This record gives sequence, C-alpha cells and structure tokens, in this order.
Amino acid sequence: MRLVETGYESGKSGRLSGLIFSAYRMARSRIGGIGMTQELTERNRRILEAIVEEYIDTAEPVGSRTVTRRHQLALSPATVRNVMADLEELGYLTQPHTSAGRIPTGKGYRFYVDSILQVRPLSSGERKRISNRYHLEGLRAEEVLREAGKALSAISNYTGIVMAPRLETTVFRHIDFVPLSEGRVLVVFVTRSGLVQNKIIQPREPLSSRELETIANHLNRRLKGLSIQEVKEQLFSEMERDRSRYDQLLRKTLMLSQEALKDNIGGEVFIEGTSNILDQPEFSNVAKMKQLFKTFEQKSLLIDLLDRSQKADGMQIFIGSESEFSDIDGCSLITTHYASRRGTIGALGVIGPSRMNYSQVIPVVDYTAKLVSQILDIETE
Amino acid sequence: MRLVETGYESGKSGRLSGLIFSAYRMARSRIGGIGMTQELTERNRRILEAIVEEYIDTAEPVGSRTVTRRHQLALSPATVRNVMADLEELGYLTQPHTSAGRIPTGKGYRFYVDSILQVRPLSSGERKRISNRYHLEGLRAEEVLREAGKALSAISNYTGIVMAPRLETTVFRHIDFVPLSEGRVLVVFVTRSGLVQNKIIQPREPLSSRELETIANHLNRRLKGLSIQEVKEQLFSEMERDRSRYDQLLRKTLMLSQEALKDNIGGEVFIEGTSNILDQPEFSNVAKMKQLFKTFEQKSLLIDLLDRSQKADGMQIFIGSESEFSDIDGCSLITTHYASRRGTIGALGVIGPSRMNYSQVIPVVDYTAKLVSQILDIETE
DNA sequence: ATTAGCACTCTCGGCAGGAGAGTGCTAGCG
DNA sequence: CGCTAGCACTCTCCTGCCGAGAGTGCTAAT
Repeated sequence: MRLVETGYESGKSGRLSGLIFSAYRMARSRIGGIGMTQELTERNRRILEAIVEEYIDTAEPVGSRTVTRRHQLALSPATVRNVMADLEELGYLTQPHTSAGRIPTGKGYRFYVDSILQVRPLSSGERKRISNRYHLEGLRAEEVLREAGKALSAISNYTGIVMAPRLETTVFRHIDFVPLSEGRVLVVFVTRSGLVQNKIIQPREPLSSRELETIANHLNRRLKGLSIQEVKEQLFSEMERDRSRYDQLLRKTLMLSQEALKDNIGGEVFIEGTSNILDQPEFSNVAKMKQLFKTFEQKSLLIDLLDRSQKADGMQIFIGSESEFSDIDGCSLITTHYASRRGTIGALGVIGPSRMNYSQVIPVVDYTAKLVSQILDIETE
Repeated sequence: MRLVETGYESGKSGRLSGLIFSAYRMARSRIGGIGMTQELTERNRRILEAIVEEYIDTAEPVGSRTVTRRHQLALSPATVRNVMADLEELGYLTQPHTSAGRIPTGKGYRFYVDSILQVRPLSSGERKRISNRYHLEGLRAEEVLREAGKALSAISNYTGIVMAPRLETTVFRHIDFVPLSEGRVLVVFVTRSGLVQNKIIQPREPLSSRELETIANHLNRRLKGLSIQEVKEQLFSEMERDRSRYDQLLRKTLMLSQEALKDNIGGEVFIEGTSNILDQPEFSNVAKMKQLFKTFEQKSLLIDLLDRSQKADGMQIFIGSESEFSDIDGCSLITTHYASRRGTIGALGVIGPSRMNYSQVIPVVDYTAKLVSQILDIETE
C-alpha cells in the first residue's frame, strides 16, 4: 500500500484562515457526493468519529456500550454493534481479538482526518504559551529551529521534528573561503535568515589565501539578496559572456563559486523530545520502540517525508500503518512547511502515535510554522 | 555518595603505551599495600573477578556453582558461597533476592575496573576495522566528530558520545563578521581544525559592513595560528598600549573582537547509536529507559562529565549506580579526551550499562580518541 | 580451612477457574 | 424494516496454586 497524502490545503490568505477554510471545505464534502461519502451514512460517520476519538483518549479498544454512553447517540449498544461490524467490513476498524472492542485502522484514521476532523483555531492564550518559548534575544537561526522542535514536542507531548532549509532554497547573504591543507577550501555560507552552513571543496587549481579573500569580498558585494537560484543563473550567464575575455581572477572566481554551489547542502533534521513519546502506551512494546528510534537515528526516511512536505502546499498528514514505511508503523507524522518572505525554505512537524490528538496538534504545528517564518524574517531583515 | 573518578592515567609516551603502563601499575598495586588490597585476599579477588565477568557476559545473577564451573577455581561451590557472603558484606556484591545469585554493586564494578581489569591493546585487525570507518575524503570537522560517535557505538554496541571542542581550547584560523538587522552581527569562527562555530553579538556602536570586512581581513592576517588564549592576551595588551592613541578603526576592532570572544561557545555534544543500548536487557524496563533518554536529551549532565574528562589526564570511568547522578543509575560512561597537536580540545566516550564489557570498550575509546586527534591534525595542517 | 549434605527460600512457568468485557445472533417491537 | 432486548459465547486478564529449578545458609564431618 502507498502512504497517502492528505490534501489539507491552506487558503491563500494566510495560514490560520486556511485552517478555517479547510474545516469548511471538509464539512461541505461531507454533504456533497465525494467517493467516501457515499460509502458511509451520516450515522455511521458519527459512530466512527466517536470510536476514533474515544480511542485517541483512552488507547483502549472501544466497545459498543462505551460509544453509546460517552457520546450522546440515541442508539442502543446493539445497534452500534451492527454498525461497527459494517465499519470493520469496510476496513475502517479492526479487532485485536474477538470479544474485544474495536480500534481504528490506518484507513480509519485517514477517513477521520480527511472527512471528519474539525480543527479549531488556537486561543490567544495557547498562542502566547507557544510564542513565549522563543525568547528572541540573540537566538541564532539554528537555535530558533531547535527551539521550535522543543516547543512542538513540549506542547504536543509528542516528538517535534524540524528540517533546516536546504541551501538552494535560501537567499544569499554572505560567503567566505578558508584555505585548508592540500589545496582544499572550506566554504562558509550564511543565508539571509542567518543560518550558517559549510562544506569542503577541492578547487581544480590552487588559490592563494589573498585571492580567496578578494573573491569572497567581491561575491559578497555582488550577490547579496539574490536567491541561490539567481546566484547560480547569474554566475552561469557571466561565465558564458566572459568565456572569451582573459581575466584570470574572474575566471577563478567563477570556477570557485561553481564548485561551491555544485552539490546540495543542508537538510539537517532536528528531532526533539524523543523521550516524550515513551509515555505513549503503544511503546511499552520495546521492539516497536527500538524500530522507531532506529528511524530517528538514520533520519533518511524523515528527510524524505519532510522534503515532500516542503514541496507540497499546506498541511501533510502521514499515517504510518498500512504504508510502505512499515518502519513507523503505528505512528503518524503531521508536517507543514515554513517559509520566510521569499519562497519556501523548510518543513517542521510532529511525530506521534497514529492514535494522536490531531485536532490539538494540527493547529500547534500550523502556528509554529507561522511563528518560525516570522522570526526568521524579523531577525534578519 | 559521590561519583568517583578513576585515576586511570596514561603514560607520557603516547596513549597506547599508557594503557600497558596502566595495567602494570594496577598489577603492582595489587601486591602492594594500598587500602583495598588489604581488604581482599588474592582468592577473593579472583572470585570477584569471575563474578563480574560472568555477569558482564550473561546479565544474570551469578551463582556459586557457575563460578566454580566456568572459571577454573579449584574450589567447591560451598567455599565460593562463603566468599560471596563476605564480598556482599563488604559491599561489592548484592542479591536481587534471597536464593538468587549475586550481582556486582557500583563498588564492585569500581574495584573491578581499578584493580582487577586487564586491558589488552587492540589487534591491528581491530584497529583497521575502526579506522576504516573514516573515509577521510572531504569530511568536515563536524562530520569527523559525528562519525567518531557512530564508530564508537557501532564497534562497542553501546552508545557513542563526542563533545566538540570549546572555542577557547582551539587555535584561531579564521574569523568573519556578517551584519544582521538592528546592528547585530553574526560572528563566524573557523578553528584550525576546520570546525565552524558562530554566535550573534550586539556591538556597542554600529559598524558598516565595509568596516566589518576590513576588520575581519585584518584579524585574519594577524591572528592566524594563535591559540584563542593567545588571541585574547594579544588583544588585551594591545588595548592597554593603544588606549591613548586615537585610532578609530583600531578601537573598533578591539571592541568588536572583545565582544566576539566574551562568552564561551561550543561544547556541542553528539550522541550516536542510542538505539543500540535498547538491546541491553537492563532496558527492557521502560521507566529506566525513559530516564536515560531524558538524560541524553538535556545533555547538561553529559557535558558536565565530558568537561571533567577533557580536563583530566587519561581515561575516566564513571559508574552510574551509587552516584549523585542517579539519572544514569545502572549506566557507566567511559571517556577520554582527544587532542590536536596543540593542547587539549575535546572529549569522547561510550555510554553503556554498568555491566559493560570494559576490557573491550576501553581500548576502542582510547584508539578512537587517538584517531580523531590525528585526523583533525592531518586534515587541517 | 574446606567441603558435603541438607533444609529452606525464592522465582518462574504452567494450569485452572472466575470475573469482566464485548461480541454475534435471534426474536420481538414500533 | 430498522431498532433493540436478551442471551449464549468467546476471549482476556487476574488470581491462586503447584512443582521444578536454582541458589542459598548452616552444620557437621574431614
């Protein structure tokens, strides 16, 4: 099976209004005639909702009596049982064993998230609680991202995850070349948002430290404020134009910058609050836990998902079970991108059990992304 | 109780020979008249050794019969039982419950490590297996440290931990100033070993980006190759000397550098292979595991221990149980410092259960430290 | 001093039985 | 025809019990 992505789109008029729009859109699709809607009657949907929410609350299989008792449905347990049997047949629910209650399947969560879930915007108190965590003073960009991860994990009680922007999606602020041994050169980039990244290159011909200095100063005056994409284009066109002219230094400049920009760098991932997730009852199973921590450690899967999220528009929800990523079976990942004023730059989110409190976490992720975007903008304009 | 540090000293003539020296010293102190030696007869020591090693192997409480069977002692189980009772009375062993075997206490491990343990040097094959992990080509200093952590964890099957050098213990290579908003300045340091560190400062008076550039170029020519300590001294004496002379730029230079060097930066910690430790049977207990991961997350305790290790000479072994750091109860930490050719710069080690294979891990930590020192030197000379 | 023997203690796995939760089915009701 | 009450059935989980096994401490003999 494939990992399905949710088309949880934001409106154009800002993220938060996007959320409201989204809720509205979902409400509409409930009445309208889209695929899934035909499959489930309104009553069945209500019952599915009750079961998912109950299970999110308690982490225990949900029985028919619980549903009628705790969620005011004017129905008897027997009726609910019939409905539950139907929902199981359709693949939304499953039973750990006969004579246990039901728990949602991946498909169940998916339907819940796509077509049932109502996201309420954060209260101003909640927003304050989140934004208070960034005592802006003198935080370096990297620290802002780390802090965002910590905030996400602390507020949600799950694990926060933040991907630093890749160099190529950023705006140029500063470059520097430091000669190392054997002709190798350490390149230090500073992006407009103040993020410092570095790499080592081996230029085809040797350069004196004086030359490196001159080249850096030159580039810094010329390229400031351009996106890396623009930088690349400009350098390329210049190279074309001046191919004929014999200017030693210019040639070296171009050669050096080309080397420096050749490969992607960045995409570092910060994972914060991993111990939080140990509180979740699903991870009393040590083997499962180990699986999850292995995933945290190697990061490639997470980078992959965050990359997708960065490219996509709006909130993405990945539900672990039933997906090709059996690694994080039983886990869900809620992500969105954050962006400074010029173009998309990174992604962040929360990892928790599929049995996660989506309606609480989604607005937190959303607001955090907005906040990070703002801070990176304000701090560095 | 306090966390005791072991005086596991290296000789002056290189680390590895230090290990051998150490073993010799330990052997001597066994015969000599130091405190603990009087407390235990040779036979008792042999039995304690057998028990600790058996427990390291099996993670099961060790019974008297096992000791006689698997370690060739010409003694009956009954005799061993008597000795075990004595060792328990003296605090070296404990029983999970009556009629279970014995397991070592913190004191037991401590005695084993200090006075019994024989460390054998690595075979050349093992050394190769470790050094092969650094495919030197173009690794940035930070990546070298990360890789060292990974190597430590992979070889030992426990968790590797590496602390990056603090700026103050390093040698100056390069500095750069990047203007941000509102008069703030991003300072980028490159140390001789190629490590890039940065911080944000707020100079008392504003500086144009032209001035910043000039100052950086000036400092880079003047200070290269000095230790940060020397840099500070030089700047200070210059400040004294030129107090009278009215040179605007020089004054600004000194002001800026002073700001930049005011606080310590660095001391970042890389923890690799956390999931490894989940294989250890002591962590089937989820609560214990959570404790440990909390410690990993907040890092301050680890930084504290590594800082101590950096200052101390030679190998340090911290044994968790019985210590003021109940956080890592049941865990031990083996650390040593690594050093480039000029002065001590960082520390690294392995975290594992107290029931860790010391004789295997100690030489690995030792060799890795030597290797990291070398790589940082070679790469950047 | 060391050891053989023995009674004792404690854990652990398996097993049986009962409580509790929940189901599926069937028959009756509006 | 949809809903519901009732009931038999299933499965888990907890408890108590028992015996096997491992290991101990003590005592008496060598």
